[in-house]
Amino acid sequence: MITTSEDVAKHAGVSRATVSQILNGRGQRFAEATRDRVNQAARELGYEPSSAGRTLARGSSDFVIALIPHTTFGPTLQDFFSRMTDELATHGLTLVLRLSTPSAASLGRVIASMKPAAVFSLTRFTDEERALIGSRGVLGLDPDSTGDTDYNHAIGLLQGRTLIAHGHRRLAFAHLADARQDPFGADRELGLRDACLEAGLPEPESIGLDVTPDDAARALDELSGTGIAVACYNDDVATALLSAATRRGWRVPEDLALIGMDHTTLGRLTLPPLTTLDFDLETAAEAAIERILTTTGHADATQHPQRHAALRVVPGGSI
Amino acid sequence: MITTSEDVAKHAGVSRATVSQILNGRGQRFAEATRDRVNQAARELGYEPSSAGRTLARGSSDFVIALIPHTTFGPTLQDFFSRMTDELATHGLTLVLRLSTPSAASLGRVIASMKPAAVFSLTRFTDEERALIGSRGVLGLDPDSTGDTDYNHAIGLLQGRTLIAHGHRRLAFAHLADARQDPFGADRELGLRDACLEAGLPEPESIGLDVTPDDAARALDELSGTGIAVACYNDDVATALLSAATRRGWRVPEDLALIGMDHTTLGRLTLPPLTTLDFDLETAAEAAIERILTTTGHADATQHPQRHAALRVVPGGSI
DNA sequence: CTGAAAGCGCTTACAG
DNA sequence: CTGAAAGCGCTTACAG
Repeated sequence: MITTSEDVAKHAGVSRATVSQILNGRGQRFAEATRDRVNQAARELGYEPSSAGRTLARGSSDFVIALIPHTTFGPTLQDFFSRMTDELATHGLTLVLRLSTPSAASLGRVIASMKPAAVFSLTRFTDEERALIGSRGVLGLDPDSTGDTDYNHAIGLLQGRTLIAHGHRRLAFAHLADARQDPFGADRELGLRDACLEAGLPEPESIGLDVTPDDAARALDELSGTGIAVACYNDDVATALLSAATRRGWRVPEDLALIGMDHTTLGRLTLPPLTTLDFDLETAAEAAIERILTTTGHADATQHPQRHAALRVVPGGSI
Repeated sequence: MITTSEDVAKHAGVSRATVSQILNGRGQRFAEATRDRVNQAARELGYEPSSAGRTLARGSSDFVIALIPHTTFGPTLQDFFSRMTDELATHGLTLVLRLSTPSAASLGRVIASMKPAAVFSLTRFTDEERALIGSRGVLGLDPDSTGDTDYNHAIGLLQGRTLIAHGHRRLAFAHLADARQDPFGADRELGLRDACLEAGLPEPESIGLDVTPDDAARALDELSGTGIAVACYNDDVATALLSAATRRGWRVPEDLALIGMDHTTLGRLTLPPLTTLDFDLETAAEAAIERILTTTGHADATQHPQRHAALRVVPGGSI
């Protein structure tokens, strides 16, 4: 019922060793006729190598684990990972997603049992995670280890620079109050802080809120009055603040300026529409995929030039 | 560096066979002292069995693959799968997430190589997927196969009944125009249709839209005038329609009634706030987890009574 | 250019 | 009550 390399070998009239070599791209030294027969046989029989067998023999599997942050997994991230799944698959790597849990213990178990080729994360590993990954001798890829652009810092920076370019002088960062939902908040606030620094402005204020009318109103009270420009964790946060501000008669952007992040569809529905940032996911995914392929030895480092993920300001009426 | 069952065996002064039996819960027949020594040794050495070795020996792995629909993966679904991950882990099963792709081919490859204990999906398998899963002899769990409540039908039904109970007589269903984002739409519309049927009302109208101001406005034009009550695919759709209606001076709910789904935080921010449905995820997750455990033989069928997932109407001002 | 053999880490009859 | 042995499906030196 299930086709093994043995079946393929018989069908092609060669040994399992030969089948293995050829199917894994190490078949240059074989006669072309042999290669054809083997490939042919594999195709005819619908052969799919057993991951378990291969993992046991090789010591590590073809799985790549992507840790997904406990944040809204919208179309943007979906597309990112869809793309990554497909692209890695063409190189024989299987991407599986794992929700990142507060405790790293379960990650440890998964790594030990799967022996993945790599563990990838869009966000920085926690110290615990890093230790775990290292101790198992697994390749860990996070923004730090890959030397990739730190997108989150760049996001805060761009939000800040954009606000400042529009003449704003008193800035604030608005987090999501629920820390689990705010995985990128700290880095983004640092970016905003640096924008203030380079412009000689005072440090930004910092608030946190739940995306509810009441809590957004409460958060507004935490600001030191009107005339502040707020860089928001995402468009939802910006929408909540916009709604609360409107409700109390503050004009946006005169009394409160807001810049969001994510360029969500709902952010287009507010009045005024949000000014926000758009993340060029395509480029970011490209870079991440290439990192994985080269570090796992599945592609040449020089094959594709390294590109930079582009952040773009989406004009609106809120700053 | 990596601890094997051999290491544990030596450490405990027994054979690998014994270690295997005891660590897999088939150790009743061993002397208590032996069991203790083995468990102790495993703990001391931080032993994590190799999934590959076990899979090879057993023929199937401890992985459970959850197919995640190409839809917004918000906090609701996140919590659902987090819970499932943890719960299955305590029974030795490892949940991995796969984005469901349009083509089932990649699923086929993953199944063949991982030999999962089960493939789980919140949405009905496509025929292609079902065939694939069956041909590999893998356990497939979707709403059909488990005989679980068809949540989506129930959602449309409840939306319809709620609207009708409020005196609405002309109903419509609003899909997301992008079919990939609308995986549950068809079933929900059927539920709405049945609500109309049982009340002796004409069939609901059907529209589809993107969540943008312009497209929502266009969608309103598709309705046969004012005085219609729309059951929306989700709160985002309802928000878009609400925004477009307000813009053109329609009163909600007098000229256009709207009921959403998901009870999102942003849906609380509209004026009027949306009437919507809340899904008792806890119960649903419970049921799904139990299904997986019993069908894979990891728990007794009678251990927990089967509960029903509860849908709840969240009052608002939009119907 | 190709194959026989050993081994990866586990489990499962089977024998004692 | 416990262990020796075979086998799961693959890959990798090594020999020819």
